[in-house]
Amino acid sequence: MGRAPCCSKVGLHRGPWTPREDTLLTKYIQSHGEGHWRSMPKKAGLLRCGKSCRLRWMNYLRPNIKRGNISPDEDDLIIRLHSLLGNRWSLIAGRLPGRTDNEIKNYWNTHLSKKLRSQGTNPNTHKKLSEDPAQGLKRKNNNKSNGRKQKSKSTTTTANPDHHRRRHHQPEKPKVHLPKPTRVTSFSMRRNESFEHCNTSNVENNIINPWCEFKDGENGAAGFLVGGGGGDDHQDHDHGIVNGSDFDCQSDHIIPTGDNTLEKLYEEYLELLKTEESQVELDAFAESLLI
DNA sequence: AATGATCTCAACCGCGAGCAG
DNA sequence: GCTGCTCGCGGTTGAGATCAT
Repeated sequence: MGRAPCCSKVGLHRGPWTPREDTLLTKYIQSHGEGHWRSMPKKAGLLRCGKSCRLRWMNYLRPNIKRGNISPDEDDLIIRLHSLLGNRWSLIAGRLPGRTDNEIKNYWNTHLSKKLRSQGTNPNTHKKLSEDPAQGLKRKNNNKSNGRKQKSKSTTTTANPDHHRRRHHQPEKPKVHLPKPTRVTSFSMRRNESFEHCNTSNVENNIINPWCEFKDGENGAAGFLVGGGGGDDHQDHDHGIVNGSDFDCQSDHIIPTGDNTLEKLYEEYLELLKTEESQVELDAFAESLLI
C-alpha cells in the first residue's frame, strides 16, 4: 500500500488469511485467551504481526460475529447513531451486537452514505443537502467512491423504501454535538488480564437498556454506553459493554434486531430531541460516551 | 465473450492513549 | 515527569468481484 510498515515485518505473511492460519489463531486463543498480541503470533506458530492477529480475531474469528445481512433496523440505527456520534465506529458497533466497527465502517462508506446522498441528505452532517452550505461536496473523510462516477443503479439505497420514508419524516433534528474523537476508556483493566476475567460479569448483570444506564449517570453509563465496539479492534471487554461476543448465545434474545427494541431506543432518542434542553442532554450524552 | 469501469470489504497503516518501569 | 511498549481506533488501500458497454 505504499506506506512503510509500522514495525518490522520482515518475513511475515501479509494479505488474506489462510484457513490454516485461522485455525492456528483460533486454537491458540481458545486455549490461552486473548491478549498479548505482540507475542501471540510466535507462540501460535504464525508468521503474522500481532496487530494482524488481533484484527483477524476481532473481526472474523471471534464467536458470535454476524456477517452481512444488515437488517433495515440495524441500517436505521447506524444512521441514527452516526448522526449522534459521527465516525466513532467502535461506539456505533457497540450498539449493534455481533457487528464489528470495521464492518459498520465499510457498510457506511459503501452503502449508507450513498443512500443518504440519494435522499438529499449530507451523510457527514445529516442535514438536507439543500440546506447544507457544504452541499455534501466538502469532504475529506468521506468515501473515496464519492469522487467516482456513481453507477445509475441505486440498488443499495432502496432496500426498504418504507423504512427510509419513515426516517425522513422525522422532525428536523437540532444540531447534535459531536465531541472530538478521542480514545475511550471507562475503567482500567490490567493489560495482561484476559477478558475472561471481566466480561462475564456483564452477562450476568444482564444490562439490557443502555438508555437507562445513560440516564443513570453512574458507572454503568460509561461502562455500558461506551461501546468499544466490535470492530477491527473492539474493546468491549475493557469497557464492560455488551456486544455480540459478550452476549454470546444470549444475544438473540437480548437485542433482537428484528423486534421493536431498536425502535424503542430511537424513540427515547427522539424524546431527547423534542425537549428544549435536548442540546444540553445530547451534549451530556455524547460526553458520557467519552468518560 | 471481452474489456474496462466501478464497487466491495479485508487488511493495512499511523496516531494517540494507557500503563509500567 | 519521562520513556518505551502495547493496544485500540479510525482512515485508507487495493485485490478481487461485479457491472456496463
